[in-house]
Amino acid sequence: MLEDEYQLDFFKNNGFVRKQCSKCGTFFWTRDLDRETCGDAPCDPYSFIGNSAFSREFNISEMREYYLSFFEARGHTRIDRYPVIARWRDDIYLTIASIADFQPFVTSGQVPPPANPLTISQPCIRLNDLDSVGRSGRHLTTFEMMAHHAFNKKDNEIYWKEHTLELCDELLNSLKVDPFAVTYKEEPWAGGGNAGPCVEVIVHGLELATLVFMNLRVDKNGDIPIKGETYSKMDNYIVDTGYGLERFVWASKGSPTIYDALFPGIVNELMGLAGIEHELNDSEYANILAQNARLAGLMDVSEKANLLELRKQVASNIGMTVDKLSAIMEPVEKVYAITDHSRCLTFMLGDGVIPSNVKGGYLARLVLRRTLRMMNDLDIRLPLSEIVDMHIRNMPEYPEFRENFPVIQDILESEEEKFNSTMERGRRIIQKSASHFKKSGEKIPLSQLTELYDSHGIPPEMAKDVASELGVGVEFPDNFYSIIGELHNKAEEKAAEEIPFAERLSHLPKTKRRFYDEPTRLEFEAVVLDVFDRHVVLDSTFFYAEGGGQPADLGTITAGYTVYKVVDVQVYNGVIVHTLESPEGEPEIGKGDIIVGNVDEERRMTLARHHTATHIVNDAARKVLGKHIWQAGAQKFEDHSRLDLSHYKHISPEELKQIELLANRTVMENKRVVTEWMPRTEAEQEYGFGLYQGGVPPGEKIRVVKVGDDVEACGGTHCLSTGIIGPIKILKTERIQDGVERVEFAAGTAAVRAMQKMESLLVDSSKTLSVPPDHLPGSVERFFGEWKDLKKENERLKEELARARVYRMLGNAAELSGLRVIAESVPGADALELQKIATEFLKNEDVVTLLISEAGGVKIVASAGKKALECGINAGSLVREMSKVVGGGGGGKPDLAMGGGTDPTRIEDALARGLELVKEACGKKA
RNA sequence: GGGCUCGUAGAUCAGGGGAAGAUCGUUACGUUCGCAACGUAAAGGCCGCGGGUUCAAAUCCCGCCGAGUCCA
Repeated sequence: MLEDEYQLDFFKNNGFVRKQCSKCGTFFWTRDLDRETCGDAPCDPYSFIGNSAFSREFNISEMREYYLSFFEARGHTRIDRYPVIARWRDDIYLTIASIADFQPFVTSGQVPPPANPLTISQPCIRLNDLDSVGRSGRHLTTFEMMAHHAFNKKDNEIYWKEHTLELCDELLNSLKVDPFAVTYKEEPWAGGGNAGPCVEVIVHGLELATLVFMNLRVDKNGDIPIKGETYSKMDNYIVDTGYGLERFVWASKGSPTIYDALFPGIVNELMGLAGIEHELNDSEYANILAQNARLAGLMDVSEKANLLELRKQVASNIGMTVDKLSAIMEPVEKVYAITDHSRCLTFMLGDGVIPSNVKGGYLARLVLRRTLRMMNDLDIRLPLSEIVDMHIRNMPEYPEFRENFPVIQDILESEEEKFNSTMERGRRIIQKSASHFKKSGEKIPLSQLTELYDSHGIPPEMAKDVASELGVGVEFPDNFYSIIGELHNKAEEKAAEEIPFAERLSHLPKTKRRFYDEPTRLEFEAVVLDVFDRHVVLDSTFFYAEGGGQPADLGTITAGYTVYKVVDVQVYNGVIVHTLESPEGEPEIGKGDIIVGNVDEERRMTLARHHTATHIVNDAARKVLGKHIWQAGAQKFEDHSRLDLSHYKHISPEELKQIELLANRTVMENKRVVTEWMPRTEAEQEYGFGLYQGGVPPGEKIRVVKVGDDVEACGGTHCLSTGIIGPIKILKTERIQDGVERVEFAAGTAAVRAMQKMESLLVDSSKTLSVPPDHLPGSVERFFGEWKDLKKENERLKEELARARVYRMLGNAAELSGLRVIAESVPGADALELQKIATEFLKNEDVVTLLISEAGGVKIVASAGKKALECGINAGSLVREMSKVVGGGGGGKPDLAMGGGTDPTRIEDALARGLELVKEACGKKA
């Protein structure tokens, strides 16, 4: 499999031999004729710890600069890093590799690269090995992938494998790496739909770089099998290298862990706060860390069992008990993890990720909460923002983070608050649950624990702590979190959206979209290229097809003397399909006909107003709320438009007013809306990724729309100047997710209509209260207050009335077997009133009441005093029987019950039935 | 995008078809030179909103709004 790919002249001409690793069986190239193993962990342990692999030490900035200028000097163009949140991609949330910057359009060949060849140091975030971070000594959530890329085409090759290897070897030589310590391991690579041969570069047991030669793509009919998929060759082939900046720094320093190499200042500070003496000069302590790191390099420590094994080995090597070693290592590992995680948050928040409970934001919250939990464990009482501040101070090459710091601080503060209240709530829930199980003397069952975690975010470790305080046992299996995973593992794949008539459309040329050239023209002639069902494809059109959150234009198409209504317009791979309303089957239009199209002006203008207004509101929100505001979605309608914004708290009414005002100012300034087609890369370099607020359009050239200060890649129809929009009225805000606020507004006539509607709501309401609208709030408040008072008064009076009736009724009571029986109809009394009377009677032990009224059908209430109960009388069954008579049902407790029915004409019958039953019951007793 | 949980007094929550409750807080009174503490009493509820089922809904069903949480 791909073996021939590695037979390079570079190896042959430089004294390399190909060997097979005696331990793992992998093939590798080395200059060391005696070498048996591939050099990689776990076959070979680290041999650089305490023994720098380079001629000198480098810090992060120095190393990055060394690398980039090295490749610059060798014909590569240095380009700026991309954000860690992959806004230009819809398949991943985070930038996980330097090549991710160029997927999918550059790697597929659709769009030229910003430079070729190029070099970059791309910050990446990977959360796959969260549990190993801190423990293994080498895992990081955030790292910079230094890279050089060459994008080759069949007819234009920049360079390929030979030169890539040469460059790598030259780089290592320039750093004075022992040539015999370098191995190049053969390792086919596959990922993200592409694959190719790959060489891993290993120095002293540490993989420093991966050189990928991407020349394959997934293809069901391909003839090259790799890792269970088949691939075929691509016309364009790409040099995709990745050099781990942090690993280079670590190798240069030879410190026990990568964390000590990267941010000694922060590590020391946090160790101090956690009360740990982190003395790397203390040879015994340094020895523990070094042993730990070397052995951890050989295994996967994310699993508990492996971690325990690691502890055992290290403990026996240094002659210490496992418990004592764990007590030393655990806090240290947590400090390392906190240091790493807080750096990850610095990048995420600095690049505008808003913590949330969905999507990319959830990843930020996940990292954030892990960090806070560990800080809690170590009793580090420090706002997280201060640790982030340390990182920002450490990274002057990222001035944008300093600039965003006030917002970052604000976000972290509110997240810490949220976390604390969640933990507080969690504590109470566990206490409740624990006391429930304490009664029965059971342990808290697993099902309860999974629910606590799933629904309330309570980790089982915390449940254990809290429950044990109450003396309730908690046990959960090691694979707890994978059980959770199972719970959610409902494989459901949604079928890829199928393009209708794909076959037919594939033979048609892309429709010329003339509305871009002549935005105001609405009537046009065009040639029919194809007709099927009720769909018409033209050579060119002025109809805007649905896209970018803007609905399609409607209107008419006239063929000969027949006018057809256009009811929908969609675009499939550049071919615009007009759907006609045609009650009598297929329209009488043929290929080659010339038709006249008319676009509905009113609709076009309304949608254009809403579209341009969307850009303006977005920009206003950014100005009022901060630079972290991004469009997270948008949709235009005829009567309103909605815009989803990433924001970490609610937009206050005050802020909303400011946004509205600012938006309307931009309208009144009547600025020209400028649209221009630009090469993608050029536009990106000039305006940044803010361009892609509304999504990423494909293609080499993109349409850039400038509205005031707002610049976006946008294919929609717009007003020619902002003044045409007319008024913008914000209608409401809504939080559609944690971290995403939806703003709804109307523009132009729609705004006027919306304001009129609101006005009539006011006018109608104030008419009802006979007050002018100004007095509405005061009056409503007064009325509501009075209503509450009256309600209370009413209830009090009913009670009083009930008492009064009781006295009167007691006089009418019939004597029956030593009981006083009251059977009366109380005209006009509602259920509550009857109940109050009956309740009052309950004070007399010897009284049985049967009360009935015709309010809302028939209501019946019965009560039985203590003595009557002893007699065997049951109010519940009395009411049930009586209710049957009036066509209903009822029930209640033996001493007090209610019911009713729907037939008021039989009230007397029901009473009679009740009396009868009372007599029966008494009779039995007698 | 999918799953789960929760909206009841100012706060925290119980109740889960037949009389709206507890604790804390608030107010008043008592005790005190005064405060805290204590004692007594009271005020404070559209039981998130809108439909439906039922004689009867805070309670059951549906929809909406709001909050929380897990997963991708």
